[in-house]
Amino acid sequence: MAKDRKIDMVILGLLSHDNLTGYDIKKQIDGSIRFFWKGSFGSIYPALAELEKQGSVRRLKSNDGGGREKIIYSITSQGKEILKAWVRDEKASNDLKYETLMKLFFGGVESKETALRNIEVFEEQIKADLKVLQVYKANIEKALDEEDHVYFYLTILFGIETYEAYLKWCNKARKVLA
Amino acid sequence: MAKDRKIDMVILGLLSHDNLTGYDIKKQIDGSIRFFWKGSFGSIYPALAELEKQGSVRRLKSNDGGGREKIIYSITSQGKEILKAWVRDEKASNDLKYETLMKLFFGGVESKETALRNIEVFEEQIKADLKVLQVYKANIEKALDEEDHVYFYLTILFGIETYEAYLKWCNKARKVLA
DNA sequence: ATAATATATATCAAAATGATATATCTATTT
DNA sequence: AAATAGATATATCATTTTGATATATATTAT
Repeated sequence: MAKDRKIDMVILGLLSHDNLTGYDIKKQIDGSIRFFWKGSFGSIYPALAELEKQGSVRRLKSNDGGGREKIIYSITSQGKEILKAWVRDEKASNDLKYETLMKLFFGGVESKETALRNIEVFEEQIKADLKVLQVYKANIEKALDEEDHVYFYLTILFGIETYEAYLKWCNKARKVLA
Repeated sequence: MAKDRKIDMVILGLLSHDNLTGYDIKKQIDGSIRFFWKGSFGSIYPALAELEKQGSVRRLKSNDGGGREKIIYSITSQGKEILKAWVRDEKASNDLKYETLMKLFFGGVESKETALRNIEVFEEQIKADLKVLQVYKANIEKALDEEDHVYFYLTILFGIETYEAYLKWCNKARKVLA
């Protein structure tokens, strides 16, 4: 692998919008980008330390004295250059790991009812996520004049489009199994 | 994490259909299930060794003597039980890591042309994959009477449904950016 | 006042990736 | 017949990521 830490780009990307703590970064991943990416604390904090060491992010403020420990990071011009180079680079790995589908693929070892139940669980999750996405969409459509929002909007549209396809598939799958 | 190796289930699942070598397993992952899962040699071979040690798979035949080294594995009844228990278990993690989308999400740091180019690259890949899926679909529809094929068929339908949604999104995205 | 939850950083074993090394077998070209 | 290229086959390794856990403070609800 060697020097291809995707989490670095997530961090630099989010910091290009705002100054954030590691915790903030996690929250934003779980919020706005979770429909196409995810990341854990275990990768965020070590990555932040490395990015600081290499000069791509800067420690803006940290409560060393009293109060709660809290480190706010900002992106440096070097970090911004790295981010831009990555955006310009055409190659991109798009991987999905759908355990539901895998359970279904090997569904032959169990009953049809089990397969249907797995589809149902999947469907419920997607429906819940779709509702969240639709709220996001409605909110962002009020603020589409700002350029950065357009890109956010596109990823929301992606989420909605794919999740609706999943729901369509759930219905088809039920019919095929019946 | 501790004791939650997903690759084990991929291996047990594939072995529940056929006796296979590690290399065969990789080929099947890259072939039939790559639209919702992927796996590398680096996880397959160590997992096979562990599964054998715990008695979930059995070494069927290995050319220890002359000729090329080749180890064919088969699933044991214990392995089948583990596989069934996993299929019955409702919880499933469905994660996607779409670098294209991430590049688009942070597209604001670069030009609109870059964003459009990233969409184009994504679209080309999806179109190529969709063609493969359609061939799979046509072939399997001739053999849908066998029960196991139905589950394979469902995953193909999933692939087609989602990939068509991706293409629809590509068109929408272009319009939004224009 | 106290309990529960959210904020915040950090670390770790286990798992997975992607690359590389090694070697044999098969098909094609010269 | 020899050489070359590509497919088959196993194995290992550093790097990256996950998911869990530990620790501690701040905020909110009871």
